[in-house]
Amino acid sequence: MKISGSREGTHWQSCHDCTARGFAICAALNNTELRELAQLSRHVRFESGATVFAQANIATSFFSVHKGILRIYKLLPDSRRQIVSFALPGDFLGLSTLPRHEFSADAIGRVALCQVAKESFATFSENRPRLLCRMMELAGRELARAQEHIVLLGRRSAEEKIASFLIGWRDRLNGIGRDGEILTLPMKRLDIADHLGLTIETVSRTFSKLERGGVIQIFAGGVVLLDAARVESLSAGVS
Amino acid sequence: MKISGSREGTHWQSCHDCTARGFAICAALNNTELRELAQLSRHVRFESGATVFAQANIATSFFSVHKGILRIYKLLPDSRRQIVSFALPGDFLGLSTLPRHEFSADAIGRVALCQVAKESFATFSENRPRLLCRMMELAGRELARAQEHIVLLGRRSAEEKIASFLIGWRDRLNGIGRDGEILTLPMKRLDIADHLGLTIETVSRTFSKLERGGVIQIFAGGVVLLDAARVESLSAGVS
DNA sequence: CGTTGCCTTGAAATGGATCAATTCCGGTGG
DNA sequence: CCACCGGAATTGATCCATTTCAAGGCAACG
Repeated sequence: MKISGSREGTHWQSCHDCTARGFAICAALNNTELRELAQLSRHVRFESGATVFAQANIATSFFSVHKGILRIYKLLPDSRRQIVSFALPGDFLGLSTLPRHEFSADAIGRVALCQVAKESFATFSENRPRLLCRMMELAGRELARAQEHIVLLGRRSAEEKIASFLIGWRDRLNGIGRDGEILTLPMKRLDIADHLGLTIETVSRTFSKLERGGVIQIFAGGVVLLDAARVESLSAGVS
Repeated sequence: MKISGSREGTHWQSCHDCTARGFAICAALNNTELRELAQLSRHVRFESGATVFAQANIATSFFSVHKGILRIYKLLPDSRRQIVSFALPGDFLGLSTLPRHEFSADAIGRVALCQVAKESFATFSENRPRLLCRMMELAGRELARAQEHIVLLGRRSAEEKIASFLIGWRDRLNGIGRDGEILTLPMKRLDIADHLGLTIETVSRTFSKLERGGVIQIFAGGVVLLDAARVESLSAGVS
């Protein structure tokens, strides 16, 4: 397993004006605590395509995504791949306290992460119920997303999968301040396919079909939701 | 929404010799705390098929499964159903702190649950980091299971799905003390189908195929793993 | 013993996968 | 500025695993 991240500095210079502050775990901390945690953490960067950690390896650190996007995935022995989720700024990697990584994570484009040793973090959080509650909150959200994805994979058609994915992606981008109907899709078609349980060809065909229907417009690196309401109805939303 | 559970007594008489003690959240509590929590909780029972709570309703309570099995599921508007998971004794329902239920839960056979009002529980857990950590642990496990299920739904064939399901079910039963290669499957074929993203016919056919292959033996209400190693290899396990 | 609710089995239909070319596009070098 | 190259995306033509449609079968129960 190659770890190709460059480590720079021992801790993040400016947690105060961190762009991911607010959505990350840090939101539960006051300034003093923030400074303390900063002492324990280091800031790491990874180039596009680099593997941050791999499935089944001993997990020694937690990460909080600061900038960029990662794909979180599992491989079957015969190299089939399932992308469990995409991690965005503010997402916490390693909520599960199990000793080994449950999945692999690699960078889509350049990413910047805050890394904290598991042990230090455990001691730090031990007597900070507010932080623990915040973690429960993130875990709960993560779980809700996973369950929603289970429905998508188990019971939705290809078109519904794509539509749901677009809506979900839009909502997540909104959540971190990137509003609007112009969606950047930094991941490749193959990533989308492996996320939705489809093949690259089906993803491509479905995008084309939606574009022909005037519902979306495809451009290099993304999509415009010309008719967001239509996309939502195609997604066969919850309840 | 019908709540057809009969409420009996204000709290569970004997948390000490509770059969689910040990795997439930309670494992993180000492005797004093256990007694305190018992004051806040009530013991409820539901008949087979009863709905404990439904998706999108306001969530006022947490539940810990004491006896029996529940199906945890979501419905799409057109009534397609996806069973997200089956809840066993020791499982905690409502880890997500969101105000509304993310899914519906109903009893498969008779069940007994410990119910605690969300608010009381929040105050109780607020200054008990050990309990919060225990919840994180359960949440982490739940999340890991959900992610494993995502792989199953996204990238496995019908036969692999069934085999994985049987192995997973065996392991979970082992976890609560029901060892051995004789698996009781209290849920119906339709439940299995809706859990694995298949149709009832495919489930039935695949079971039959495995039986013809001498890998399992079907009996009313369950299955015997005649060749567990074979089932494991058919499941195309992780990594 | 007839009914009712599951489960199983068979035959036909199909959505998405697979196989096989193209086309598109950003980068690179002449 | 243009030609060329390689990776990604698209498109078309089959194929096939699973669904869908349609009968039975079987055990529990009145």
